[in-house]
Amino acid sequence: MKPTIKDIAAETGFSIATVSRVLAEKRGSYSDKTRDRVLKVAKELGYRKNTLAMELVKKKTDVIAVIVNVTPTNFSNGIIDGIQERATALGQQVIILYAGNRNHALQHQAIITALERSVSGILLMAIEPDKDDLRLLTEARTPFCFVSVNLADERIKSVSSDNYQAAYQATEYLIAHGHRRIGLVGIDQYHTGSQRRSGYQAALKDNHIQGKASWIQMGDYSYQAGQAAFKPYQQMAVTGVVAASDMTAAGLQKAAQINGLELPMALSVVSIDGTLICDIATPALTSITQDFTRIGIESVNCLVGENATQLVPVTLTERDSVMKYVE
Amino acid sequence: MKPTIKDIAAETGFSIATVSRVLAEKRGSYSDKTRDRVLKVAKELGYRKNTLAMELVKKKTDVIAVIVNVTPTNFSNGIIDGIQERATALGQQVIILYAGNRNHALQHQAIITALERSVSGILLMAIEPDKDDLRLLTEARTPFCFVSVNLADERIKSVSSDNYQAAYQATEYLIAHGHRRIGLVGIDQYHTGSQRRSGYQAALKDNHIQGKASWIQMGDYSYQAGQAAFKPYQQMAVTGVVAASDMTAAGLQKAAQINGLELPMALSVVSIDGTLICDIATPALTSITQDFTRIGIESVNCLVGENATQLVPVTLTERDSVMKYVE
DNA sequence: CTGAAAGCGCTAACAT
DNA sequence: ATGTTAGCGCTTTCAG
Repeated sequence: MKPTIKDIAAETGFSIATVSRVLAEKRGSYSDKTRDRVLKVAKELGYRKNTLAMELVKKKTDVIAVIVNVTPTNFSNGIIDGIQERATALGQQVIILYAGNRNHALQHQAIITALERSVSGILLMAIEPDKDDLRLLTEARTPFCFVSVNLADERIKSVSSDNYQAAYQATEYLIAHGHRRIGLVGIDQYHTGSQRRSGYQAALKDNHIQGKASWIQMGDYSYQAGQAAFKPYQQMAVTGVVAASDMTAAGLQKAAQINGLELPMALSVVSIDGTLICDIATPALTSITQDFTRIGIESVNCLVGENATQLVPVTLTERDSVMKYVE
Repeated sequence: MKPTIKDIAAETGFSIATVSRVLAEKRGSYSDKTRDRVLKVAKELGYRKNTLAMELVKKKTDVIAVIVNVTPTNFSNGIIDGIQERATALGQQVIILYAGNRNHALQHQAIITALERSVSGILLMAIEPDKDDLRLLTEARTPFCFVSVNLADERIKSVSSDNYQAAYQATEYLIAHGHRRIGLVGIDQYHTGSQRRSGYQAALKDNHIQGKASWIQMGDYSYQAGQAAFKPYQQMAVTGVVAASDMTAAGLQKAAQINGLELPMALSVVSIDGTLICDIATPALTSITQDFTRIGIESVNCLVGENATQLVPVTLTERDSVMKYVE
């Protein structure tokens, strides 16, 4: 059996209360001699605190649960790094619960799991909640914050990049390079996708370009979504494309090249993300770069009640995937 | 205050024991009528079970902790998928603890965290343990298994690809394509790296090629490690390279292209991993492909005592990054 | 500075 | 089928 404070108490002759105090470092409530003796015996016995028991009596935990929707793209690592960094600084542990990809049952279950573990806060990453999820979250008294998804509801906390701006800037960049037939590929039907669509459409409109519905190719931010869009784009003679993710951009470029196009001459691409994939792809992808670490950090801030930036700005990173278009 | 079984007991008039029984679905120990009443009140009150309390009294949890070393490459997602899949089938939850990259303090702390939470098992992914880690793990009575690292110690459980074979096959493939000056880039000094080095060296030896120490460029499996190796390789006129990861391979190819080389004519590359990066890179990377999902599944099996495959076989996937070499 | 005692929310004998 | 009771390992008054 694992040793408990009782064993230490028996061994040292102190009461369990005293042992508890030194182990919890309640300073000023025990003498140095007592402390040394307790610590020594604890070490000898190979004592490990039972966090479960502690959390039960304290009725609080120092753990933040991150529930992540596993999108078929690769942006999440940076965010998790940021979360980890800030959480550690605040003395919180981080546990990550994977919820599959757009899997309602798993997603709901993950929220319940987090709630039943009495975590101190819940971060929902790339998650689109349904009514039940939202009810569950609001009824519990656990703080929560959506990450990388902006639900466009003032009452619900979220931290994400400015999706509208991201798409707007990407589209404008292509327009500034002479493109007039501009696609948007890989976005989904949810909040993030819709916001990017709005930004894209606004940029077209502000520049007096009459967009076509077919220029928007829906998808799931994946490499495959990019590949699949190439043929349609070729048929409609699109010259520049805003891709919803680096993965999607890479897929589109690859399909174009396999079909004999010379890039970026025959097709310009701007991706949204700015991960290492941009450097790996050929030509290197010009991107709207998200500040993932910052998003992670701010989301933890949001959770602990500090006022956090809810819309993290994006920046443009020029690489080699866009070429000036001349008729 | 959150409602507890006490509240349900008070409301229904039953004892807490009965409430506990129906909530825990101890079938046969309560009537249908009782169950309906209890469940109804539980729902009305918005009752959520306190997992902490349950785990404390049961002295066991149904959670597997995955401690992951964040390597600067991208192989881990597939493994986690496999772990998740198998764990869910076994009724276990999965929590993931990030331990930074080769950060001894964080790594040790993560093990302690897992132990103090009384998890049912610990999976250590891409982790190189030191003496203290190993002592901690063996002294606790918690099952553990190393994943994607083979410690070459019969007494310590691990599941990984056959690193020796992976490097051997990659090297032989290049030799079969006429290469004689073959590099190995991106490996580290730890077990995985050493095992791959052995396989590489054995393949050279078996084919009567006298290797040079400088053909081996150490690294950390990163994109940057690949980039950094290009110049040295160019100077020593290496014609084929085995890369320790897809990321490293991509970095090497990119550096070569930036320096004006035509690939794969001027340099052939085989990578070890076989992730989507292989398709994104240009030319698409021929790879020794690891079965990540299988590794994840087997590692969970290993934990729960089923006899698991400890060395998961790799396969060769031909793409476009290797060209026949002729003098 | 230390100890005794009362729980945290739940489960598991042991009764009935 | 249900209730009573005794904890799980820890923290925290309240006394002294």
